[in-house]
Amino acid sequence: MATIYDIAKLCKVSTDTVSRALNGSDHPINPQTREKILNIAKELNYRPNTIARSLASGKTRTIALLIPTITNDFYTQIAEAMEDGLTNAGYITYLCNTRRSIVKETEYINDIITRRVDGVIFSPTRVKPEDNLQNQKNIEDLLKYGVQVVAFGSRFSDISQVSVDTYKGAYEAIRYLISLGHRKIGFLDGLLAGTSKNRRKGYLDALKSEGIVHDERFILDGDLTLESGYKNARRLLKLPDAPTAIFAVNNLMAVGVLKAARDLGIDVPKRLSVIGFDDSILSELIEPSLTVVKQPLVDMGIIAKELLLDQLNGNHAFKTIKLEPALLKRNSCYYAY
Amino acid sequence: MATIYDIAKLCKVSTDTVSRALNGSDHPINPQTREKILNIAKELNYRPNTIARSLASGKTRTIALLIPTITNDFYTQIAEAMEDGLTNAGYITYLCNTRRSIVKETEYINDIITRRVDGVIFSPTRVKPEDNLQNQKNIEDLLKYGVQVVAFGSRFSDISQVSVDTYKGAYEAIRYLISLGHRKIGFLDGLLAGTSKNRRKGYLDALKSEGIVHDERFILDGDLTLESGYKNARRLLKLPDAPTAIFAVNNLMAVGVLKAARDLGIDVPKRLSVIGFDDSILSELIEPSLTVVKQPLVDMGIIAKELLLDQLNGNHAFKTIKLEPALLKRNSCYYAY
DNA sequence: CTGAAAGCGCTTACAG
DNA sequence: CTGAAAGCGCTTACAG
Repeated sequence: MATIYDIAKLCKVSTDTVSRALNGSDHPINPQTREKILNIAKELNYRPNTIARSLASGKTRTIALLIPTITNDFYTQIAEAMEDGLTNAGYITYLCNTRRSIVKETEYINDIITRRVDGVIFSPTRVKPEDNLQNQKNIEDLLKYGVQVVAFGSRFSDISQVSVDTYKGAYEAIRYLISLGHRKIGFLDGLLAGTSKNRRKGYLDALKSEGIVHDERFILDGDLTLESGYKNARRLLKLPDAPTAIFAVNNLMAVGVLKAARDLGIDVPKRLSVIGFDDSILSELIEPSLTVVKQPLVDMGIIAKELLLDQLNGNHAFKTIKLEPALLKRNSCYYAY
Repeated sequence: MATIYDIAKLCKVSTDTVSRALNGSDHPINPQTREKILNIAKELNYRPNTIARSLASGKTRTIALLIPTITNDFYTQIAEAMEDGLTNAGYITYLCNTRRSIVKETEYINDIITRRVDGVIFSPTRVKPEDNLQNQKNIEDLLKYGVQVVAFGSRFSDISQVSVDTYKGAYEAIRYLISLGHRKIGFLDGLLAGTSKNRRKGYLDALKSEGIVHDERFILDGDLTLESGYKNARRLLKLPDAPTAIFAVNNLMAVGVLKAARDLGIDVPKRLSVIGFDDSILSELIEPSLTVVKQPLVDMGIIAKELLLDQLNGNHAFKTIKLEPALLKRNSCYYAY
């Protein structure tokens, strides 16, 4: 493969000049020399060697996208928004799919450092509460080696992050149900450290704001799968004084609720109102279509990218940006009977 | 950051020895020397510089995954299966999301060469028929610069590829409908160059195999969106002698058919049978659940990865592997009335 | 088992 | 506007 040495020889200039003509440096160059270099480069089918460039410059123009899964709309929508902007800014995206394994996350972190990635957008993998500690360690590791970091979805110290006010999302959803006359409202939680706690608090505070005493039996922990939504909904619906509305902290569990109601012959929304968290094509097309709390995923992606680019350009002030979710009303809610 | 020079100095050995102790080379080393080096490395918090290593060795241990979108189960399932295996083999994945833009695809190809990526798994972006030419050019470009390539979903010359027998998938689906008594079967095509042609041929051949003369009015072109499935289904269902079954070449268009039937008050499956192509959680949970032709996505990913790894290890024989789809029967098909 | 030396292909102050 | 020189942090035959 042709190198700048080959070009230099043919043009009878130094490699320094070739380098400067080719890499868009702002160093002044004689227009004729430049043109000659460019022509020869084209003739030789020259392609710069990014590896060599990175070693010499200390920058790889690579950012890592560390996410728990890629088979979930939530992350791919954020990822797509980011990847697009990053590509336009001349960065490439190194995909790190942890598959919700804290071990894989840690391996990736090591790899990111080793490969001298410039920055990382970090969505922590958290299955068990103690994973949080490792997440924190991983971030510190990155920081120690000078890797720029932006996180989302969670709160860490000393780094920029973008998150959504999930407390508010849950609060508004429950207030909406109450406004329809519901007072017995089930809550399907997800065992997630962090964000899920906020949703739960939003739920409790909304009830309190209307003077409703919450019923512990109405709060059930699940694991975010459709099956767990199904199972827990069945449990709630079989109570003698069953809830007339159910709020699930994610998308799939809400679909599980719909399925459980269908199997038990309970009409949604006439006899049971349901609200989920996070939108998807499934929520839109299922019968009845689901009312959901929608997070601004594309905005999250774009903002995370902006924050990172900002840091990469030398602006190292930490910023924490919180976005608002929106209640998307469809056909799964109705007045309490 | 610590380098092998720092370690060499502290251990009083050459950098050569340090390098060999650290990078798992099979060069024999005195165990005590090795241990000392390893200890000092740990003490200094040494992390190898992959960039330098790549430049010296000529290998980046990076593979590019070039796909048309990441917001589609079809690709993310393949991608996840691959990424996993590649990570285990010590490669990282450089995500190239073309967003169905042939221009972006071409830019990525250039970037892949420039970054000295070892290999690429290539799913061509094809919106217009003429994109095919550029796909071919892009592959040739990669090959010229010694990048290993494996493609899927399509047929190219001179490279390994894994694909699914979509002809057979369509053929079997139509035969199944015929076995239920259907003779007027609509076909919603997708304007895709390549694979879609096979599905159409499978459709036509299946009809012919039973001596059914196909009706041109029953074949409609769409663009793979739910909306186009909806629109085209409405057109078919409003014909005086409307089809009693519809086959759509993808997932979303089949859902569009369901929606159209619902709006027109046509019962599925009693009055209309529907089959889609490619499975998804939506197909499974929509009412009625959709019978589909399912492609073995995980297998595709794993095999593509295997083929590439094989090439990367020096085995350059081209292989073309064709997998079988399966008809997944659910509740959207019934006897013709 | 160890080391000296050359090399991978660029960039970048510095001097002119 | 151009060039000489050092450097980025490793690897790898080769010789000993």
